[in-house]
Amino acid sequence: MDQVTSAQHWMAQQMGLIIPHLSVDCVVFGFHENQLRVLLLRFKNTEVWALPGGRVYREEPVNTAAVRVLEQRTGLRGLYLQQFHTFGDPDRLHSSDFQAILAQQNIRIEASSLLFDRTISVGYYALVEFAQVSPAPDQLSDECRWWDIRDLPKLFFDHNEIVAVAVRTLRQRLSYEPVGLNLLPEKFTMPELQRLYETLLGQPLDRRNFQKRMLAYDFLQRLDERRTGGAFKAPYLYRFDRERYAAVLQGGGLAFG
Amino acid sequence: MDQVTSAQHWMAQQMGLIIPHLSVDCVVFGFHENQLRVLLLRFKNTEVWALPGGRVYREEPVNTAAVRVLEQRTGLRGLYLQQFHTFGDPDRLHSSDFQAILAQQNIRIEASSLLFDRTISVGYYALVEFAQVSPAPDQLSDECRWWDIRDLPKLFFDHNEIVAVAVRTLRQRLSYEPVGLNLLPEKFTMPELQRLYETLLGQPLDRRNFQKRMLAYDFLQRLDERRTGGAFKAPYLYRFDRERYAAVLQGGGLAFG
DNA sequence: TTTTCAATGTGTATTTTAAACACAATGATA
DNA sequence: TATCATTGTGTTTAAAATACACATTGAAAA
Repeated sequence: MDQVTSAQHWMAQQMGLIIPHLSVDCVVFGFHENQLRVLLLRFKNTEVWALPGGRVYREEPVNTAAVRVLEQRTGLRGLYLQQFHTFGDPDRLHSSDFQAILAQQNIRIEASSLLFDRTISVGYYALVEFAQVSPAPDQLSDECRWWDIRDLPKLFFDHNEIVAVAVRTLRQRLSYEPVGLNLLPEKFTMPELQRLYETLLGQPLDRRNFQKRMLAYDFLQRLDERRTGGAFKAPYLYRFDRERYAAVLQGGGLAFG
Repeated sequence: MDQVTSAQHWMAQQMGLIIPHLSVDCVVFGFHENQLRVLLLRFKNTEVWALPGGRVYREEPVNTAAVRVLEQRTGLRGLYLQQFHTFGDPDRLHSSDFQAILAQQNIRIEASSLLFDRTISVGYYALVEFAQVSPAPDQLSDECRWWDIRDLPKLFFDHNEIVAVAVRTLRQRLSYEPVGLNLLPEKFTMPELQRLYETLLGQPLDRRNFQKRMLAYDFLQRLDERRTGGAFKAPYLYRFDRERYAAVLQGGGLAFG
């Protein structure tokens, strides 16, 4: 089976299995070297970058589709994943862009006419531990890697807007939920946590007040261990105590920011 | 054309015009007699109540579909309307419920097989001025009226959950945006505003502190008029100054709650 | 070995914000 | 005209956020 027929066959098979006009797109956030990053895919034989996304199977919950896409792209299960917005404008797909890509995939336009149709996309964002992820391209892409959020290229279709909305949502949530902790490894230092918050909020924070407030929430557990090896004084390691966090939520309010 | 053929014809025509497997559902909030209310429809010849909703046309933005549905149901344009969540579980539609309804509509099951298919619904909530709304049933319903949020019947499919998520979202937003003002008439008194907040937050608030804080936000304009006619001392009328609100947002933060 | 130094760990004073609280004024009703 | 439930306003107190300073650490340099 040559490449063209193979691609056609794959796509034709997909058509019957999926819900038409619907897709999921995932904004995968990671934190590395004090910068917020997102995972992007580069389409085969092109310089076009896009969010990891995919179709929803006929009998599959939309959330599950997002989980599936993410597992394929990151190798991770059980990610922190949140639906944040659905993008439903008819002009969000520009078929000229799309045709260029499909041509490179050696896929016949007629065979994929349904893919040209208008698509409504449910947007999810995931928070992952950077070091745990093994970026893996899919059938349609050559490359999968992290991009600094401040330096994204022009993305496929409206994916720049999707990222922007995801970032805005993440910042808002940060004000009343410790979402940021999902971006750090299990053990982390207070300065690391602070730098994450500073990056997300886009402003410097007072070291002493930050620590005071974080500890006041009473869901961080200080370990006896310290982060050794780094230059200068070794900071303590902390762990996010999810059980205690649940207890704090039960017992009333919680306010970050 | 008898009723059966007419309904079949209408539905067949709809099939070609709409995007399959996709719908919008609207939670229309109103405030009356110190209670939060939602607009519900009762299906023809049944006691089944449901949210106003509808299909999305092939070339229509999803947001526009929601606006269109709302205009038909409330007679209002330019409503405060927010997308809040997309409901995409395959088992959210129970075809047994659905069949009972369709039978009452005298619609042949075969003719509407696509309608039985799994449907992903984009949820919107609208905030409207109660007195301005003229509830109007659609082709499939006999009745359209307000229901107290605390006393809803068992609704169609997963509409109870949709309402619950909408209420939760509304309460959260109230903490950092004066959404509540969209539920009041143009001119309102401070006690009226306070009762709205108390209802939405589900707790009593101190009258003097409430007024102090609201006025501190600096987007309420006190008029010389007073609400006369009521028993006892006549309270001042206020107006929400949207221009000043925009200015306040520009100039930095804003925190309700 | 000792010194250096950039970063961490901790505490207190100050300001700002939210919460608690009390009395005078009003205007329809009795 | 007396009543009274409600409105209008200010002050006092507590809590939370902010500003700020010095001792400690541990690798690296001298």
